Amino acid sequence: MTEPTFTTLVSRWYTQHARDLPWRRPEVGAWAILVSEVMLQQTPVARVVPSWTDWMARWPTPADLAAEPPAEAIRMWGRLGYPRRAVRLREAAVAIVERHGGQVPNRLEQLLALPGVGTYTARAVAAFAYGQRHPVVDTNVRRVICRAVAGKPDAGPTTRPADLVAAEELLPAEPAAAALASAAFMELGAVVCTARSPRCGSCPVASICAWRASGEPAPTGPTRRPQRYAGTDRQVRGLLLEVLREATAPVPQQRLDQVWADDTQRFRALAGLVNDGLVEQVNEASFRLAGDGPPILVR
DNA sequence: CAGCCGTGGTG
DNA sequence: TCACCAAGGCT
Repeated sequence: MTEPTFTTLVSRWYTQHARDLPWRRPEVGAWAILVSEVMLQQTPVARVVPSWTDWMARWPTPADLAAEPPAEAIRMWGRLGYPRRAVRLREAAVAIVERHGGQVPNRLEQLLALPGVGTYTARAVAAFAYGQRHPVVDTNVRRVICRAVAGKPDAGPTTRPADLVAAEELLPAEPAAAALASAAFMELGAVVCTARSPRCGSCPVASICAWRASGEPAPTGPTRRPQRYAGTDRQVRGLLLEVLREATAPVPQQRLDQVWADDTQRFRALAGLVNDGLVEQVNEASFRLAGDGPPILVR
């Protein structure tokens, strides 16, 4: 049983060139790994590092975070984007305390049941925190395998079961080596085999890359429609949340009205924030981050 | 499953 | 400059 040359080369490259990221240090536990993986969902590494450091200093265990209201998590999230992740991460911490005695679960099924934890994150925690042999497939891994192994210019927009199978077939049999290989695939895609201008000159598998061998064909299929931001509800949500994050007292609706002129869209965005558990209405005319103060009395 | 959900760096 | 993009998840 010989390991594929591709996997061996990428793994060897990783052991020599891996970036020194704080959540990769040997002493970090599963909670720290989970926090990093959630923060890294659609957010670049460079912006995550300082936020992760602050977050772990304040909430070293799931129980520490579970004891806080959502407002504290939302503020600590800062400007990482997609702040629903902060709410879900806190909900995951609550679930970890209630269902798993405060310890991040190690079974894939239990991880998948946590809020904000999907196929990628569950496998990443199982592999990187617990050393289990699971394929860990993100956009980087799909791109790397698609190019180097399949010879196609780019992977599809979503992770499919076939992508997990393709990744699994490249993993060494030994669990620890498999986890390292997954990290190596991700690192290669993030640093060398990037989406726009791959640095094939510094790629450890350039000599056996199927994509290079076929002349580096450009993507042909329909490119994914760009996600607009300006003028969308997401922008309005961001503006509303920015005001609420910085507030130290309930914010009068009149002040929220100033962030966006369109009444219909502003109301829809605010209602969405409330629906997502990010914001709560204090009374007829004021709002605040969820749990940002004494409980609201209801009769 | 296509669309939605933030933000800031960059080629 | 301004589209594109960055370790996804959820409905």
